[in-house]
Amino acid sequence: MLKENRKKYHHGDLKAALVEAGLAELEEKGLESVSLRSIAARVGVSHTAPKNHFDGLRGLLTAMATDGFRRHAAEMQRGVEDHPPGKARLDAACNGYLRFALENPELFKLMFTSRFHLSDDDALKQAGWASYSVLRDVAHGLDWDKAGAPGGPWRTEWMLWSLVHGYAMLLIDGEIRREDDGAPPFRMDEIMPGFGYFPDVIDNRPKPFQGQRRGED
Amino acid sequence: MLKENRKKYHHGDLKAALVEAGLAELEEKGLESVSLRSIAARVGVSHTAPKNHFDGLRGLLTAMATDGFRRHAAEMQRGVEDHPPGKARLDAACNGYLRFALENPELFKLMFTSRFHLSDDDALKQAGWASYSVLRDVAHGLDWDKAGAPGGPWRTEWMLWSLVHGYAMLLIDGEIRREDDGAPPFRMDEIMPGFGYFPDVIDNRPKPFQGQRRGED
DNA sequence: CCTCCATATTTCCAATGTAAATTTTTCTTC
DNA sequence: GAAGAAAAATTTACATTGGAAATATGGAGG
Repeated sequence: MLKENRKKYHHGDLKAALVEAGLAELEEKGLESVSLRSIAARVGVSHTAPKNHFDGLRGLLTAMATDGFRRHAAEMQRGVEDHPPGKARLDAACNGYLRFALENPELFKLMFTSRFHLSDDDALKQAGWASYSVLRDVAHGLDWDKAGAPGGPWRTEWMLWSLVHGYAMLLIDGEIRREDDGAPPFRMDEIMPGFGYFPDVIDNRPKPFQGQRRGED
Repeated sequence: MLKENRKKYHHGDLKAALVEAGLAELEEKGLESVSLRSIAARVGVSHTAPKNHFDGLRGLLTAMATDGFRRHAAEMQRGVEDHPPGKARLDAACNGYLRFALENPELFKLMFTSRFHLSDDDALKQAGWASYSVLRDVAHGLDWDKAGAPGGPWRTEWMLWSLVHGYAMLLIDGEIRREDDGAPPFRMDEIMPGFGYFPDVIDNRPKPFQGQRRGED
């Protein structure tokens, strides 16, 4: 029972404070320089204090990545609701995806680098799936994803996801050079292909695809 | 003056041996576990010996990434030469891209993670560009990249690159689950969109890609 | 007030990357 | 060929890191 909304045991809500401090350190110093000790020092506790709340450094990074996925989803959702289903909504979601990645590059890389976190963490998986679902739902409203499309819905989703994710990654890593003001050279709607299918694929339809499961549920 | 074809100073060609050992350590233990000391130990020299040949750990990783880009290019080029320009050649190049990524996941991640290497290294930049050029050249032979395509050649290249790269990344990170035998759920030619352009983009353009939108019009 | 227990600290340790000084081997020059 | 110069590699040392173990702290419930 908390007497105030802040003070609890010794520090207060150290768990949340560590995640917040970790995110700040992350964008300030970069993924290579975040350390348990620097994060703990920022909060003002000893470097072993996080042990009571997280499973080591990777546990803390996992919580940070989970928070990242939630923000990521929110960033996509932001523009989605303003547009009716269709191309405009797709663009809005993709722009959100890209915007988040470019504004939080270190966090974005952390989210998608399994070596830094505990990939089988339940909260992380759930947040990751929720984030992906925003994109997925938008894609399902498009005409090139109508029932009967070869490969089923997974193919369309992953095609779209791969494109957006790859574009974000290449921009973050500097493989594709950005404009002087930091903007990508092409907007999402400019770099979005029609996502139609090559004639030979259409002709051979229906193709049997079966292995289309992801995290499930 | 080398008395034999390899023996030079004390060890011989330590520089190449370190790169080779580093690549072995990389795929065996993963990117998080490679260390200067473990690589040096594998070669049988002290942990400070690499200092004479590389600029610290990042220098060594840079050399490894450079080697990775060369192999990457070779893997793409392998299938390209067997096919005439067109969709088949595109598939071959993309399959090479993907195959390399899935067979050398740790090296692939190293290549595209600027924080681990010295991004402004000349050899690295050149090898990276050479690798990209394989994909670029193939893309330029396609009909949806003919002169007049909106956005110019860069747009087409980056659209294609983003898709392949994103698919590879999502597979490596486990975001898109692979088959039990390790194969991706969709082959490259299955997940390749027509890369035509959305109507609102192409309507005022001379060269739309025919058959881009499946079944509807 | 007193005990319990989650929380946090202190202390310690192995591993890492890097720098400096030193030793060993090879090359160059006479 | 010998001596000195240069290159290569080792030894030693150090600051940082993540983590383990033992200890101290302070609020909750009796």
